[in-house]
Amino acid sequence: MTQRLSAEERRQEIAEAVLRLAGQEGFHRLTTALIAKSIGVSEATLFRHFQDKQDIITAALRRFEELVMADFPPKEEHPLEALRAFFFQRIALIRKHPEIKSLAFNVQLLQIASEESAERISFCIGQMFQFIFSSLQQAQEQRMIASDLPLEVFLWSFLGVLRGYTDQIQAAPPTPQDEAYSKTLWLGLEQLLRRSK
Amino acid sequence: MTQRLSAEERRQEIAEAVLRLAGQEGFHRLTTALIAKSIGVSEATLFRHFQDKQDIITAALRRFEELVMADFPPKEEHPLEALRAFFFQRIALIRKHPEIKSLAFNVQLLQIASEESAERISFCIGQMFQFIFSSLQQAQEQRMIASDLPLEVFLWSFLGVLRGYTDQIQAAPPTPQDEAYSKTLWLGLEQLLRRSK
Amino acid sequence: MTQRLSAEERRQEIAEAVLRLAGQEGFHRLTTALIAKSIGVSEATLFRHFQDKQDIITAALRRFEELVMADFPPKEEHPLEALRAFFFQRIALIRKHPEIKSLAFNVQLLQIASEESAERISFCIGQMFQFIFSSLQQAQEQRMIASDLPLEVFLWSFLGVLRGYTDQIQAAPPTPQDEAYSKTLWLGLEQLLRRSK
Amino acid sequence: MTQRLSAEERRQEIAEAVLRLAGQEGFHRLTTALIAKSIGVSEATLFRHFQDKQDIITAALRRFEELVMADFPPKEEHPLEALRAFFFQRIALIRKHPEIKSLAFNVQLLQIASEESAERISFCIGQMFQFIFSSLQQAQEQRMIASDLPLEVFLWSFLGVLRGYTDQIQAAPPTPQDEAYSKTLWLGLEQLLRRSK
DNA sequence: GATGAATGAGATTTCATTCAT
DNA sequence: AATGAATGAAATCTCATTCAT
Repeated sequence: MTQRLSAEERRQEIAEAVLRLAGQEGFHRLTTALIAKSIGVSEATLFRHFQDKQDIITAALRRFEELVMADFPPKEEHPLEALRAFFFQRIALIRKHPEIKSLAFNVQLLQIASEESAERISFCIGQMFQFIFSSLQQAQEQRMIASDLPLEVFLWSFLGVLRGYTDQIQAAPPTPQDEAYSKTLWLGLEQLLRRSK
Repeated sequence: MTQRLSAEERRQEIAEAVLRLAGQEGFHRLTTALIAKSIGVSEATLFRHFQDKQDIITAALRRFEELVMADFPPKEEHPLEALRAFFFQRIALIRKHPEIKSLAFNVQLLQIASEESAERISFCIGQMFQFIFSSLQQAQEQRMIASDLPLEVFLWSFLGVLRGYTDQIQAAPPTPQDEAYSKTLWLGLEQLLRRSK
Repeated sequence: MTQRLSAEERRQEIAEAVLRLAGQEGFHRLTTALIAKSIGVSEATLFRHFQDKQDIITAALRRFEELVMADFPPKEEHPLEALRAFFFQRIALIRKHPEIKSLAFNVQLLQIASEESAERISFCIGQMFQFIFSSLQQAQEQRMIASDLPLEVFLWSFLGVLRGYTDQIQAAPPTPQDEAYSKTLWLGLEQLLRRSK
Repeated sequence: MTQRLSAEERRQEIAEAVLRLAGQEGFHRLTTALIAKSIGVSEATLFRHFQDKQDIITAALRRFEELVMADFPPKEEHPLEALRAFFFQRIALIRKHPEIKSLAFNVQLLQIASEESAERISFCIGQMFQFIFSSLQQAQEQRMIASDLPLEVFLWSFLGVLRGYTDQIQAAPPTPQDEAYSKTLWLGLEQLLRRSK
């Protein structure tokens, strides 16, 4: 028989398993059988801790939210510094939790979530957009980046680079080369933005 | 009873329905019952035209491939012109086929596809990356964009902007404002790249 | 398109196909799709010539009856001669129509037949038993075989040898060895019966 | 709700139900719905205990094998004694398990079995033939039965009588008359064989 | 006479969920 | 707290049969 855990520990374990499996296996294979098996408990156990599958997904999304919103928004005053901080925070997050990599920007996740849950996530994503958008706006106002180009170009470039890089992060712990590369990348991105002026 | 179509027409219709539904409803709701209902035929009809559900998905992905690879790669010599052409081609494609919007960059789709099918799609995506990458490389060599910044920064910025914009394209036909906006966006992106020099 | 046949020819063709397939493939694979394919017509064609699948089976069983009851019962007066004739008739029949080999004694066939059809076949089998039984009875009365042994022993021995041999007849045309062997077999069986006295 | 059984008991119950139904109803009616209904469980329960229908059939055939190979081959030294033992064992088996009567010699069963399963059964049947054949061979060598007649005549007579009799065994428990008759039958068969000398 | 397209009914299988222990 | 057994509902797939051409 499986080790007995406190209810709270078990809930956590299940939520994390879901996060991991959703990333690894995709949603159509995200069955209660698979979830249970992946942490070595019976399916019935899942339903002792959660009302139904929706409820499990919701818990997983809460966990996702927690991870994604930790230390958000960055404290830095200087807008490009704040973006820089966010950039590296995100990379660090994905390095620590590569399981959420493919979820991080994924709208599909919301399709299997409850309405309420989807709204919460949408709100988080909105917050993130808002933060990036207003940081870039300030940068424009403070003449750090071009003000004759549409803000969306900056917004989507920033997100594109962040996403492009995090998409290729591997499960393995980062090598010094990885660290160096991510720094170079940021510098490149920053230059791109700054030189637009 | 339903209108009778030739086998080929029916296959097409089914494949397109799948493409549409996969975008609209998400994969977990992509049941044979839903597919059949959406085009007003019986489930049995689906299996008259395809071996099994996998086979239906495969046909849908072929159609996707067709759409995505039409007129690819662009003929333009000048690298930034080629990228420009690609940019507008993609926007036009999504405007005409908004149903594939959420698939266009979506890896999830591949999780429900057959191995072979997934490989074909991966190959297409690879082609697209290759095209963008080498266009940007030429632009760098020809001193149109900075050569002291990592190419990935350009690559992901380009993709980020393209994706950011197409993600918000609506099903409705484009207004003159939409047209104007997409042009402005390209000009903005082009400036961003060019000024980096 | 397939060659057009007269209704009667087509009915024959279908009935024979069913007989062949039932032997080769077994009943659970005896689908209308397979029947149609095996003679190169569409399934719809089957239903132009027969009311339903039952009806097709019935026709096949009529054909079976025809084959099995041809020249039955043998004309010979002498009971062992009559049995001998029957023995070789059956072997010749299976050599000519190996497709009915596995049906010849098979009760399973009746489970998929209509009640009426099953009764007709049962009647034929009854006739055959009757013939063998009364031939042996006469042989007993005429002191050709032992009269202190139960007739069933003779009956089942006769049937056992006939069945054992026909079961191993191959589709290929008989070699001279085959012919010789079947004669030896009959002589053996006849001796077995006669010496019991 | 149904009585709860251990997995092993349920598997047994299902396998036996299949054996029973295959005999009673024929294979084309052997649906999972019928199997489930016959033991008063849901269809889903079948698939909790077996991978798929094939797997259920396989289990039934294992059970069949077990029954048929119990106490086989008989220990008796004397070849006709061994055959006698086998003869009565088989009759006792069919009396106890009349459900396997129509399977006992039935090749059709193999057509719905998995390849591996079919091979196992073929092997068992081969063993049985081998046993009967070599017993008769010894009997011939020891001059208990004629050595100028082909062995197959003896083999098939023996099998014919055994089969003929078991085919007509009813589900009801044997009456004293039944017992007496089967003894008479064996004596008759033994005489038939012995007097051939 | 023949067929390609279509389907209702049913067979097999999966999955989230309940229940007794 | 945990689980093994069980299941209803739904998903996938098959098959005999109909219909328009």
